[in-house]
Amino acid sequence: MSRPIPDLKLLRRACAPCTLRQFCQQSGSAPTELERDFAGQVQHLERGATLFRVGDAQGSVYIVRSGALKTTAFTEEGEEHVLGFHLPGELIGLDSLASGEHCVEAVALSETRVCAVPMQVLVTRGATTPGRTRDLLQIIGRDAQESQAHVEVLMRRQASERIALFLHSMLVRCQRHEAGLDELHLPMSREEVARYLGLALETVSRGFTRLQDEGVILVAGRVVGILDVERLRRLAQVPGTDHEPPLQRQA
Amino acid sequence: MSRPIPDLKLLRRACAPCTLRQFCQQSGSAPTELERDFAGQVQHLERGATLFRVGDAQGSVYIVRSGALKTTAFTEEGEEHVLGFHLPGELIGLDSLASGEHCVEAVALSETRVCAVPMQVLVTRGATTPGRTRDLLQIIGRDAQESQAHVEVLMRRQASERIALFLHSMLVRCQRHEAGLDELHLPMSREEVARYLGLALETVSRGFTRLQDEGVILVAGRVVGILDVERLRRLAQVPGTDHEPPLQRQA
DNA sequence: CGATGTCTTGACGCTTCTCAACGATCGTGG
DNA sequence: CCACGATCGTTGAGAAGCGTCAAGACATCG
Repeated sequence: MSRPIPDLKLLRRACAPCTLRQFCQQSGSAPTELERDFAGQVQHLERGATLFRVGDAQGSVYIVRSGALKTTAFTEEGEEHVLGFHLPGELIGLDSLASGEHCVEAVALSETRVCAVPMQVLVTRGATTPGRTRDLLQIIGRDAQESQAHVEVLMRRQASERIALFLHSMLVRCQRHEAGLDELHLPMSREEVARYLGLALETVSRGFTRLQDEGVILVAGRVVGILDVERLRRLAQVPGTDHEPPLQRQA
Repeated sequence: MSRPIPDLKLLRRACAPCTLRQFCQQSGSAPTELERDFAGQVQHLERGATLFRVGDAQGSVYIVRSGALKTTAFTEEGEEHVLGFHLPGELIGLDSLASGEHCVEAVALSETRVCAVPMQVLVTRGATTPGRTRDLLQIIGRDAQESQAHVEVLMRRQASERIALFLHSMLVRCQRHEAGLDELHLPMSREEVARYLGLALETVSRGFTRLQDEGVILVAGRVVGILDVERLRRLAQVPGTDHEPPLQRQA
């Protein structure tokens, strides 16, 4: 157990946006055993590389450190459905909780590094006190809310709403790392966006163009400048920071 | 602690389809403390009654004993989105895991009885051994898969596919209690089905009629006879028991 | 330089949404 | 017992939105 401990300061900073940091940095001061456990388990993935496949045994959950991944499922005819995009700091791999096998596939959208946390570790550490179990459940609950957010997107009937909601959500997620960010570098293709939104890729493309014509965004391939966040938010119809009072619910 | 213990045999039978039975009936023989804990906490709900609202503090999770509920979320303008239907034996209430507050609303679709299990109990018992934590995580994972199933429905672009998938899924869920069942008694209105499928209610109605014209189902209001399960399955495009080999995925 | 993958744009047809009317069922009260 | 209203489900007609097919623009890479 005398392997070299990497620079803890660096490690701490890298872990700042991490969803599992409650589990990693519990002591908060000394180089705990936990931090040593996790530090070495970084995996590198080339663009297009698969992190796990459908049917793979439940091994680890992963935190994205850099790059991005998509999770996908396939219909009977081999059509691909994109279930989610995973950006730095976000969790991926909890889909195996139910059966012990992954039921989705995870693919890197660009060169990507992930931090692997063995399920074994999570479970063992979750089973120490009710407090730690609660933390674990909260993490899982947040992951489930991502999926709920996807449902919310898909329930919108207008393609323009789905697209606005997608862009707004991407912006919010990216702003967690860089406040005030106003330019998105989308790691996924239009087709992947379309397969996430349940639309044809042409519809997504036209939606982007339309938003640009209306002065809301500025499109240059996968780089999307956000010119009018407030209008984007209204188009997406998300509660957000409302300057206008929310409408009353009809009885 | 000398309150009367209800008939354990009856209780066991009533709990047979329950998702939490791993947690209730762990000893499997004697009248354990657990069974006494849960036995008395049955709640009755009239049709239209609310089990919990958005913002309610996380108290319990619930198992449906009889009747049915829907969970709903509301958009900014008060439009209702149905996120799920909950039939006997199924779990409801895990949406509060992330924040400690419910983020959806649960309403009884008919006269309904639920069994309330305090989160406190789940957490405490989850935090005893890794084995119990694993059980707890599995239960939560299954709940998340329900939400995934909803995404799969909403990703279908054809209304007819969504409707077929909905009916097929309802059939499968009901057949868990009564094998060979071929008649659905839907507890929800067409409008609620529509708000679950992301369609207009008229489209749902027309979809039902169309399936009837094609001899797949027989519609009589909320009673739907399933005449051709296999065809329904094919229309829904679910893997199921495939007599035909699944197509190869294109590379 | 051509080949390939990606994104955009156009035209057309089809599905679904919207608005509207009608019929059926059920519970209530006269 | 029947009339009545309310709720719910069905059906129709028209319009709008989206998917499909097709072509072209652009960048990257071998």
